[in-house]
Amino acid sequence: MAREERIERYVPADVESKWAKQWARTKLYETPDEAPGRPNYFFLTMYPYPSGEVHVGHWYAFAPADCAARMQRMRGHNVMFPMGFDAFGLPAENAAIRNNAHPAKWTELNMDHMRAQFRAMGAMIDWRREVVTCYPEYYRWNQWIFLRFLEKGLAYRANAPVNWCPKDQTVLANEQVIAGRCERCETVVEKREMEQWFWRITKYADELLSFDGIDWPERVRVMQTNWIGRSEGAELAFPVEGHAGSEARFFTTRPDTIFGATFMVVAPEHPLVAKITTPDRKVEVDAYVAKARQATEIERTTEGADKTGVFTGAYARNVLSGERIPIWIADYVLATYGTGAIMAVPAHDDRDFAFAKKYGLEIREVISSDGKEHALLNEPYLGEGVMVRSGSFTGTRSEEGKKKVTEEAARRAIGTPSVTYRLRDWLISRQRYWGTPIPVVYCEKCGIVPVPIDQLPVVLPRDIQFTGTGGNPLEKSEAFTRTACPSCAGPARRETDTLDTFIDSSWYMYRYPDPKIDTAFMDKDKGRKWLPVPQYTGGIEHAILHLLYMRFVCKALRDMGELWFGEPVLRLRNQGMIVFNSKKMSKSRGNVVGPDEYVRRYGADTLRMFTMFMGPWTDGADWDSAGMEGVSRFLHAVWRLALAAPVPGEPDAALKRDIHRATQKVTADVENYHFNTAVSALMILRSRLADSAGPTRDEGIRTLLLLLAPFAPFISEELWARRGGSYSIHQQAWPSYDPALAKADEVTVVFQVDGKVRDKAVVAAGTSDRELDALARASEKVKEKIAGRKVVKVIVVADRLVSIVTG
RNA sequence: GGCCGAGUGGCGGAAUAGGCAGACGCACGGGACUUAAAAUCCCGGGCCGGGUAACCGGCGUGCGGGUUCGACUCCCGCCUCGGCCA
Repeated sequence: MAREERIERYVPADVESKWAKQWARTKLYETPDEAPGRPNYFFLTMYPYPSGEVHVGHWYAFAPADCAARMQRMRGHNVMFPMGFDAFGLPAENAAIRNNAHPAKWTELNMDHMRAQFRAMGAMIDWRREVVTCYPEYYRWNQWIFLRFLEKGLAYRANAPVNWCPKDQTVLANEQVIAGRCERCETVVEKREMEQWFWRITKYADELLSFDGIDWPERVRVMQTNWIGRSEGAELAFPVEGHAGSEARFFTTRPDTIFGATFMVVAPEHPLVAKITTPDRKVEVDAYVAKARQATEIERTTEGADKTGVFTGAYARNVLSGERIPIWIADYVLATYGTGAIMAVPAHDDRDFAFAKKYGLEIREVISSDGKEHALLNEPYLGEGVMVRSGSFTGTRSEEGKKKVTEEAARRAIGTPSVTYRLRDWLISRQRYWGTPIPVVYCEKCGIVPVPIDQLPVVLPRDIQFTGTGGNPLEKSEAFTRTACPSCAGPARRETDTLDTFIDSSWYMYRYPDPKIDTAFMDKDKGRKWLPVPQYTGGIEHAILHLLYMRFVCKALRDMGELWFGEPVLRLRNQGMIVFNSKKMSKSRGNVVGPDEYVRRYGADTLRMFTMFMGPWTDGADWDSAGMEGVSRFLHAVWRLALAAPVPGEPDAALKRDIHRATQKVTADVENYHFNTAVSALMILRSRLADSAGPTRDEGIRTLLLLLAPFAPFISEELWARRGGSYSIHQQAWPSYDPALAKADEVTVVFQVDGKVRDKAVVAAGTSDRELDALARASEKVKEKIAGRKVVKVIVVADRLVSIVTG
């Protein structure tokens, strides 16, 4: 450019603080319950735990989601994009112990800091709708839901072996135990027999397996399906010899292998053990049982771990084969799965095989892949095949055999077809302070008595000492625990366990339509305008826990008549995890990358766009700020482009095509969460516009700013205003495009000879096959290559290529 | 061990109804502007070989086979990494 042009420099901090204030003043992001002509759209993204810092992982989760929500808004929807805090939980309590500050205070400070950081991000959050789970006006409804569950038999108290984390001093749900360790602190979890509260999620196991009518990633569906772990088979019972009326019940998915059941194994905790052990085996059995109780579940089930066990001295009758088979106890059978007993078929099961080898028990082939009998097996055969050595069933295929054996067992009244699940009921009580008090009291006379609904909330007492020792601090609060029985008015003691925080997050989305309502857990009239949630985004790490509980609670509330839908979220999209040097970011590892420094150096718009440009959102990424410079340069270049004096010139049809093409690309990419390629399309359009002139250039810059608005809301607002656009760019209509116009009118066609590209030509789009054929044959380079050879075949692909094959 | 996903330049990554591999960026090298720097702009680049050069030849998407006029894309068999489940 010949003329020297003075353009004011782009200073992100100035632009961003100016518009953050302006947006707040004009209430730009307040979403009305309804807006004429603009259909409601609830864009939900998982609310954060108020750890105190918004880190780059949060930016990675929220900035792209905000971008998608903003585009939806510009496309004419009344978009609710709310935020809240998952504010109960252990870290606050642990911090309280460390710093001698109350968890409530710690949480409050953290939330304040994070709200400010969210504002700096430029997310279009309507803070009037904020939901904070540690406030009594919220957790009161946790208590209400608990009582409704109790009333419906969905909540119950039971004595059961539970997962105990010795470090966090609380029980954990199965879902919170990862490879035998506490999900939070990675301490090895112990099994303890304790009386605890459960929610009956297993009642919904089958329904949870169906994802009909909802658009969720395959990955999540598979994970949930595996977690629920439905298996079909039969529940059978073998009588125990010498103990009339006693039988060992067990579940098997392979009734077809029953003739290969050469022994039985029961769990050390199994009630039968004490009863059937013969006197001569008692000492050994008792010692074994005592030892097994000490071992953790990982020690007991880890593959490769040495299988141990002892013989009880008792025998069962394998009813179908008529054989007498020994009953062993072994700790690879867990009391908590199935019935705590199995028929062992060493020829066709890995663990039974290893056990039989070790103790010299018979390994008898009863399923054969080729239908012939084989003498011995060096490894178990796990597949299906033809039944052998199986009495009258010999020759039957195993698929059919499963049915026939089960039928025969039913006829003899020793079994029925049965389905079991890996899924256990959800253990919801925690021995910690910072959570929702479970609203029941224990009365000496009346037993467990629910707190009447009109006495809710049961408020968490504030005057508590956090010493970090001696268990749940709530137990020491006399003021809290001592109470009167709601039923008989006699002396009673309050439950001191609190609810798992996953209960808080299992229904929080129903609160956003009206977070203030104090007559119900949700405002149903308003809820009908927004729910079920059409779009939910969040981290893939919640694939099982949160997302499964959320579906369960929804179905349960529906069955109580509280909701009119059975799936809370219609479309789910997950971002991958953001790691640092291939390790998960966490405070304990000390590798948390803070965004504030980047915001200071480059601005929020740059950081936002960078989180989207790094790579496919669904894949996650290893954090590396190296590429941020490029995004920053792009925004500086947009700034100069938008503020430069108009360049005189003629309308430019080719440029117009590029504008339509970019619009089409950005629209589709954001819709599909391909943010990285959308940013690339914006960059291409910017660079194309830099070399342009005339009215089309002007139109292109306008379009570029509109397309950029969801990605970089601050700079686009500033440039829009400076170019005379009316406030706000975020209230403008999303640019439309004409797919016909976006199509190329000229294409490059390549000419191949024997699979190698030899020449190419630019032709009008839609040039006929005959013309292309002729063009290819006319090419000097092609002629040279086919000289002296015979053309056997010519393939023409319109607008793509001509491929000539010689013989 | 089973299921799912991934493997492409120095780096992040593009491109799959099979049709120009490496878009867009980072880093790098060269140049312009500047007293100098920052900023900006222009040029270069997968690898190997040949040529001063525009260019020419060959090889290239984890490895080995296959289908096809044509394979990053489809099929078979492996290897490595990540996730979930055992």
